[in-house]
Parts: sequence; C-alpha cells; structure tokens
Amino acid sequence: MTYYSQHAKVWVSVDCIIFGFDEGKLKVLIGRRQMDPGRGEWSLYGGFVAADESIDDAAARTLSELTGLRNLYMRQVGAFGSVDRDPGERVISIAYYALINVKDYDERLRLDHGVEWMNVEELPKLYSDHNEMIRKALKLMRQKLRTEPVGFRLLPDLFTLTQLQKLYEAVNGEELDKRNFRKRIKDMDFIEKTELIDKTGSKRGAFLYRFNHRAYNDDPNFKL
Amino acid sequence: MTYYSQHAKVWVSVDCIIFGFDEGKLKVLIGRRQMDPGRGEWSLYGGFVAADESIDDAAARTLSELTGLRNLYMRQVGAFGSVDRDPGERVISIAYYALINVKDYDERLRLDHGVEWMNVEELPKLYSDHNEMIRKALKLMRQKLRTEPVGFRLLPDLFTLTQLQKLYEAVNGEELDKRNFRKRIKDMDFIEKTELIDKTGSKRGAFLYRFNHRAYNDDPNFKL
DNA sequence: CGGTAGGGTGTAAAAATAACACCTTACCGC
DNA sequence: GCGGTAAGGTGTTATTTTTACACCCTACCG
Repeated sequence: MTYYSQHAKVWVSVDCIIFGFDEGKLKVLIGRRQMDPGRGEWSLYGGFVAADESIDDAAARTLSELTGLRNLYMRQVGAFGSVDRDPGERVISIAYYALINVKDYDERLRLDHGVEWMNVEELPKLYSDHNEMIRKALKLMRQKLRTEPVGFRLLPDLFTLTQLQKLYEAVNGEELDKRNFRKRIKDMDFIEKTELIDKTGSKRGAFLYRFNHRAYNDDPNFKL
Repeated sequence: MTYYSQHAKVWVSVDCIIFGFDEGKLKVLIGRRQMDPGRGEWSLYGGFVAADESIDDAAARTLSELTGLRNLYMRQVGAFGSVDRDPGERVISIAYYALINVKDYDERLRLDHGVEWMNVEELPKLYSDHNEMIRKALKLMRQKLRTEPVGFRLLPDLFTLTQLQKLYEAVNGEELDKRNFRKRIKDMDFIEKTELIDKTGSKRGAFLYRFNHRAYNDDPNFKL
C-alpha cells in the first residue's frame, strides 16, 4: 500500500483569512494563538487537515467551527510551505479567504473563540507567515471583487448603494465618484432596487438594493 | 516535540505545468506516468516534497530535474487535496506552472524523461486531477501575461514582433491587429529594438527585439 | 525578373472612462 | 415650526482608450 514510503509525510493545516466590512472599513478576524509554539501571538484561525477530508472540506469545517456559519464564500489563497514556517514542526499550510457579513457573526461565538475584527490597514505583526497570507488573500480578493459579484457577501442581503460604494472604496483604497458608480450599477440588472427604504444611515432614507443570483446567471456581465 | 501528534500526516507532492511556445502554439510538457498507481496514463511531471525543503524549492528542484534548467519563471497554482485524488494513498499536491523557452530544453533530456510537448488545446485526459491543474494554471498564466512582462520567458532572448504577437494570440486564443499591437509595443520602452535582423521567418527579414529588465524596473508600465 | 510571403507603417471612428454641481428629503435642535 | 444639516439622488460633456482598417516594402525563390 505504501507506494511512496520512501518519502516524508508532513502535517497539513488550513488557515482562514476571514474578511468582513464594518463601519466603512475592511476587517480581518484574528486572535491570540492559544497553543504552543507561538502562544499569545496574533494569529489567523486555523486547523489541521484530517486524513479523511479534502483540504476544501477542512477549510469549510474550520470556518464553520469559528463562525457557526456554513456555505460561506471561500477561495483558496495558496499553499505556504517554508521549512521553518512553524517553529516547532514541519507544517505546510493552505490559506483560504472567506467573505462574511459581519452581522451574521454571533458576537458570543466570536468572544468564545477570542477573535476580533481588525482593520486590514492596521494589522499587527502576526504569527509565522500569516501577514504574508493576508497580503496574498487581499490581492486575490480585490481582483475577485473587481470581476465577479461577490462583494455582496460582505453586506446584508439588503443594502444601500452608499454602503456598496463604501465597500468598494474600502477594498480598493480609493474614493469613487458617486454618479459614475451608480451609473454602473444601473447597467447591471441583477442589482435590483427594492421598494424598501433604509432610514438608519440618513435622515432622508435610502432605497435598499438586493443582488439577484438568478438574474446574474442569466446575464453575467459584472464590472466594477 | 510532536505538538501536533494527534493529527494525521500526509504526503505532499508538487506537479509542474511547464508551458512552452512553438510553431505558433502554446504547449505543455506531459508524459506517460512511470509508476503505480496510474502507470501509463498521461500525466504532469511531479515529485515529492522532502522534509528539509520548502514547497517552492521542491518545485524548483523538480523542474530542474526534468529540464536541466535553473531559475525558471515559476508560480504556484494552488494546492489540490481531494481525499481520493491519488488512487493509492492520501497525497496533497501543490501545482506550479513554469514558462520556458522551448529551445532551451535539451532534446536528449526530454526524451530521457519520456515527456513531450502537447498543444494545450488538444490535451488528452490526464491522470487524476491534472487536467484541472492545467486549467487553473492556464487561467493564472493568461492573467499574468496580460499584466506583467513575463511572456518573454517563452521566447528566445531576441525575438521579432511577429513572434511576440503570435505568442499573445496563442495564449489568449484570439487574433490581434498587427498595427495596434505594434503601437502598444512602441509605448513600452523596455521592449528594445536591436539592429539585428532575423532572416529565418521571412525573406525580407525582421528586426529583433529584446526585453530590457533594467528599463522595466525603472518604469514598470506593462499592458497587453 | 516577376511572384510571393512576411515586414512595416498612421489615421479616424467608436467606446469607455473620468470629471463635475446642484437639488431633495426628513430629522434634529432651537 | 423652522432653519440647519447630513446623506440621497440625478445627466452631460470632455478626455482617454480602444478598435477598425489598407497599402507599400523588401529580398528571396523559381
């Protein structure tokens, strides 16, 4: 059975870069590492890949462990495999990023795991190569948000155009022209205007919009 | 020492998607698999990650083993980790793509390894998830070629504009307008015209060009 | 010495992007 | 109750980028 027995086996873990958007800022979930080596250092949340699960499944399981949420939008960032990336043992880690709506994350659960939302712009030095993972995740996520309608995953089901614009501004780190932005939105029929109005963000109130998956599948022409 | 001992260890391999460009076509190096399981099936060339080398080093070593070349342009495609992707054992594989100039590849060495150049458009069914690896590699490679001047890695140091254009046409699968293409090249000062002339491609002869790394670093504005 | 196959060049129309300013609404505080 | 204010909402024009398009040149070959 052991066709490959002359080769070394290693541990493989997954690390999750969980992006959220709140108060106009792009955030990442990080916590203090609870085990050696590196106990107490800021770190991404991760877990090991079990013998009987795929790496995607391991990432999904780890994400759900942390957030209580399933079917999150999740993409692989890549494998990180310096020999000494883990100070104790040889561990290769596959990084994944996920997009979640901050309000879906139960505060209690967050505290239980001792993680917190931190602005991507103001991250501390993290354990091992986790800063590098986040850098790469950010790059991929930005690219994805530009070309596919996944930014909605970071917002509530119903959102205002201003929220959406602020999201894109936070992700790309540059201000956008309101009129040009809204013109583009109008061109995309799968971003549906509802008759509902959000009054929390302004006195006047703003129309709420919704992303229509079906309509997108019919005519997937997204560009922002 | 074994902090993580309750978790399973697995084999980790690397698989190389080696792109080349010849006779106007984009090609990949594949061969018949020489070991069980899957002996005889078409397959990418790969190898195992050793205990004392990073995954990038393993990929570079494997590439150099196959091609005799070092310092190839190489980028990670991602980790592939379905439980049953290898019919025999649990093996997680990290795919890498590399760009080489076909003429740098010693024909003798190629035959020794029993690999051959096959058009990306006409690939057979490959072992395990290797077709999927190639699909993803192609996608990443195309994106890279559009935004960074790495296509030159697929050409000789000196090349004609027609060669360069044919390369981009093959990679993106669409014809380009000669005058528009050359206009863009003229805008990029780091693509230097030499006084040398290539007579192999035509009766009249065409000027040879060269990519100037230094000039590119001074003003890295590439777009094709 | 004529045919031919690839090498080389500029301009104008169309499309995409960027710049820009003012009115509306409803709440809040006085 | 009313004036201030903070966010919501809306079109047009200039600029830039992209695309479309056709003819002459050169040197080899037969």
